[in-house]
Amino acid sequence: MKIATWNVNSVRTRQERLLRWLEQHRPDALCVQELKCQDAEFPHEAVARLGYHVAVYGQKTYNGVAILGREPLEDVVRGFSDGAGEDPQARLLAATMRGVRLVCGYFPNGSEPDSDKYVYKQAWLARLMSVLSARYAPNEPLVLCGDFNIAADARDVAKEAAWEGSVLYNDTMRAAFASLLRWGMTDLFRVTHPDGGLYSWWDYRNLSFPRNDGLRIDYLLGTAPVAARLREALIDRDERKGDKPSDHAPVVVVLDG
DNA sequence: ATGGCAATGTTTCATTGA
Repeated sequence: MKIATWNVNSVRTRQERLLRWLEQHRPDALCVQELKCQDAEFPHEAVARLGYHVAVYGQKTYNGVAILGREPLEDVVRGFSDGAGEDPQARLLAATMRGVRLVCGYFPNGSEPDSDKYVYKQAWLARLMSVLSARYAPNEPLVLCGDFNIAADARDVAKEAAWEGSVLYNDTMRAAFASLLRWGMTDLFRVTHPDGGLYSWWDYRNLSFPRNDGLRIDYLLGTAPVAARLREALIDRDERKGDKPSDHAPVVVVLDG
């Protein structure tokens, strides 16, 4: 079973790349972030023609997430759905396929350390943690994936000194990421690639991609039943090349069975 | 040390992203 995550940075701008990528890689499930469109504007027909079912939680201009699956998506849940009032930003979507609970997240960026957006990011992370622990158990097959907007450790940052203390890479964010692992999940890509220097995002500016000046901020975390099935993981950095790429590359895991 | 790029709508700039 092949599961992937990709922040496409506008699904309408990236439609042709998305379709080509699906055809070439044929994932069983793909979690997509930053649709930047409402549900009705998602390219439903084109994706269906490739044989994918889709669950969409869209939003105009910003955010928006989707899950594409080669089999029907069951028990779709949009947002936190925790009874505390819905997040006005469409960042979280969950569905089950082939017995695996897929949780697709576009975690907040946070802007600047002293900003309201960073306060929102911290609250969002806390709410995610409580929803995870209240609704799921670490012995169930679950994948939490997406654009985390957190670099987990020094291996995930090309220029560590430049990023230390930023909203993407600081003690608080590293602790939040670690708490997800401590609850009972494994960073699947890291299992098969223990060395640093492999990134999932490169700034459009300053020749960051050819210089490999990047960050690894896109992850697939799996509970133990998922991690036990891990066969391989990769970041498709070729997708970052060429005309009009997303600034994020797709991340892929392959599970036995 | 600074800004660099890209997408969107409020469009000929401002906002946001990371």
